[in-house]
Amino acid sequence: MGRSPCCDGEAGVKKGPWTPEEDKLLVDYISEKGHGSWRRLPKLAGLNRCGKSCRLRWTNYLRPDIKRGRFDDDEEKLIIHLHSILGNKWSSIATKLPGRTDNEIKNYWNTHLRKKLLGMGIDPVTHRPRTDLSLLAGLPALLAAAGSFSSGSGAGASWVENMNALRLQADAAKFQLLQGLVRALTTNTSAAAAPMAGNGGGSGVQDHLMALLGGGEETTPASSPMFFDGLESLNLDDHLNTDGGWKDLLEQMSWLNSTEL
DNA sequence: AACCATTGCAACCGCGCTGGG
DNA sequence: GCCCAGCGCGGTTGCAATGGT
Repeated sequence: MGRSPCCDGEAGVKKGPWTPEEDKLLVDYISEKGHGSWRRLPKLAGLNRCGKSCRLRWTNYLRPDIKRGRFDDDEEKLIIHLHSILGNKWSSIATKLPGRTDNEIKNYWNTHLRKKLLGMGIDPVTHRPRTDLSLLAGLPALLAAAGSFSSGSGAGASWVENMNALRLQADAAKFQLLQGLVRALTTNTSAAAAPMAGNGGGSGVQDHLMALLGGGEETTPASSPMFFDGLESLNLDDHLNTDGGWKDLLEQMSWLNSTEL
């Protein structure tokens, strides 16, 4: 299917940012005659651009029905919801958001929403709570920093505040991790529909984890020194069909138990 | 005030799909 | 069925604007 890129061979064709004059030529031409063949449009409109560049400029910027400005909360929620269903199908997502272009949505996702979800402990690809080791990656640094503060070397006027801030961050990371475990267990067990020991609908493991979380209250800080007590003994592999990743995870978690905050 | 780092977005690139000859 | 032109899509890059030191 060899097809040379549309702009190859068009020597001297302009690239880069569009000038107001070029915009006007393009808008005037399309308003009067429609875009027709994008390939022929530049010549007909008197533009020294390739057709592809014209199409992009029109669809992403000059089209009269484009809605510019910040995305509101409803649009944000809709994008996240649609992304969880459609993945990176930006053009499909864009059809559900009138006035927004696929490029705009893609940019907004990459610069805002992805980070927002990561900050909430949600994997932006799977839209599920992150249970991967990368969540733990930042903890050693946090804990080390907290340790150096508590050792009192060169403590400044606000070292207590810094210490508390670090503790809160570490707690939050721990809490997110455990929430992820609970959710993963919940979805895994319900999907497998495997009856497990315990009361009613929940498993003993889930109950244990929920108890560690403080009854499942999302706002409960996981600051107890016993936070991870007994996690290793839960033997999650009995309940999860995994490739061993959970064992690695628990090994990584073991040092948390031994680290005094 | 000057420099550097980060962020946000417009534009480009390359690949795959589709339809006509 | 094959070839190719044209288009659309998703990923990536470049750069101006902004913030921090």
